[in-house]
Amino acid sequence: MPTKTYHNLPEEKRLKVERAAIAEFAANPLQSASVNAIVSEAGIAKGSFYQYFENIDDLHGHILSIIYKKKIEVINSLPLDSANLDTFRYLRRVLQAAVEFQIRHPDLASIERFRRMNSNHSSSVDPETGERVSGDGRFHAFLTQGILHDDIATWVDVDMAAFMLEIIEGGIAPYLVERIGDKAPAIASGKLSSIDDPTTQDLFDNLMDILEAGLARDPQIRKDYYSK
Amino acid sequence: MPTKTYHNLPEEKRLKVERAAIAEFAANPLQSASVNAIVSEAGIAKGSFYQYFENIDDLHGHILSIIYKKKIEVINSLPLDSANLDTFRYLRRVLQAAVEFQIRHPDLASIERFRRMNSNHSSSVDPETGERVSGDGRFHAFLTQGILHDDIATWVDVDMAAFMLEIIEGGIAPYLVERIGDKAPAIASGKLSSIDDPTTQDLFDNLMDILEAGLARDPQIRKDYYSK
DNA sequence: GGGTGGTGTGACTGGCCGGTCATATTGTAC
DNA sequence: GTACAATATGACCGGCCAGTCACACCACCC
Repeated sequence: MPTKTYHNLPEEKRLKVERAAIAEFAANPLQSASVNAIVSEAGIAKGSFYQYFENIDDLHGHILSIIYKKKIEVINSLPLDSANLDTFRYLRRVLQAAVEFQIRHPDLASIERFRRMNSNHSSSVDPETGERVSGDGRFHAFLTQGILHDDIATWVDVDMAAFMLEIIEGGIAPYLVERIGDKAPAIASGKLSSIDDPTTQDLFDNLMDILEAGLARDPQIRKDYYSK
Repeated sequence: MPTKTYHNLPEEKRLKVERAAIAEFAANPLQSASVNAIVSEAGIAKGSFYQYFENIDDLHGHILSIIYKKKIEVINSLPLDSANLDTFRYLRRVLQAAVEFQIRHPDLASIERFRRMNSNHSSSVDPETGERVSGDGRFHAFLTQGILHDDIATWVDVDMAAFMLEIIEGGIAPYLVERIGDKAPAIASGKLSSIDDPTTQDLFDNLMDILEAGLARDPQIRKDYYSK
């Protein structure tokens, strides 16, 4: 955790430090990130750095907490068309948020990617329930609920599917952004939301159709496609 | 490329160097791998290292070529039940190979994972055809063939699906191995093939059912499940 | 004025790094 | 044996690193 001294700093100075740290962590994994590079980029003395943070891991953790907040912001910025999303609308929303985050904060997304690859535990077993849970458990809960609501096929191995969704969520955002191509800057600048762009939504439709057909108990996907 | 001197070395010595290099590259990404660590682990002098390799990237490239060969070995070790695999049997085989490789050569798999994450281009556009191709193009070709054979739905966005399969192939192996659990050592030691283990095959069935239902033109998946 | 506590500073230390090179050793051909 | 090439060696160099610390600065209070 950053020191009290750091929290007392004028916001402008804190932002300079954080911008420099984000640039460094986006370009190098924590393992090979350099304190010297950060302090010189931020324009502060090395001694000051160690008055603000215990070490570089401390700063890294602080940046991760910023990423977490920004993610919530992005999720909340997406329009919510209904209070109770059905199962696959919820999944779409989660993936949409990942893409929107990638566009609006590519550097933060890059830091997250470095972190994911360094944490090599693919899943863990809950010591209380003895249940196996992949990652943070979001998709696990999503799938369990989906089965309860008769939206997801009961034969689906929940934990494996959760893991699959997790790696898709983590990996597909940069690809989709590349596909979106020249629209990305407009979305990044806030002039456009990926929600309102038909090209982007076509890609999402296709991805969701594949996932929904794969997971749904009674897939209705594209059945009209061949009858055209 | 390693020097002539290196190729002239007695095999035993070369193996010592390669073992040390593999251990180092499996534990650290190329960026933060250490020549000193490798030479001390291999028991050779630093000067010798630079008689064998131009630098650490040179050695890394050499190890990658070894990985490539071992992968082919693993693929060829899988039983081939038919000369012409149908579309989804082929996909199953590819994923099976990834898992078998992860079990038999976890260190090599880890090196590959580091490499994948460092090469950050998610896809590229072929300058001749103008066609977009994900990764090495294997899955792209697979899906195109699948559509021609009426096995895969024509509405599937081939390139996006190829990218999705690629990240699944790259990410799911460690997870499946963890699920297989205590069977892995027996498979690693060659006493058992993952093909012959029912637990492993159940997991594969489930994964393949999800993928097949998601991609197939006329999914027959588990339709008997609910009629039981 | 003087005292005190919070903050800023950058030269310095010790360590690890990649890479070099003069020298030593070994192998081979005669 | 001699001569010559191939190979092995580790001390050494300059560079970058994380982390420290003695000192300087500044604001506030008495």
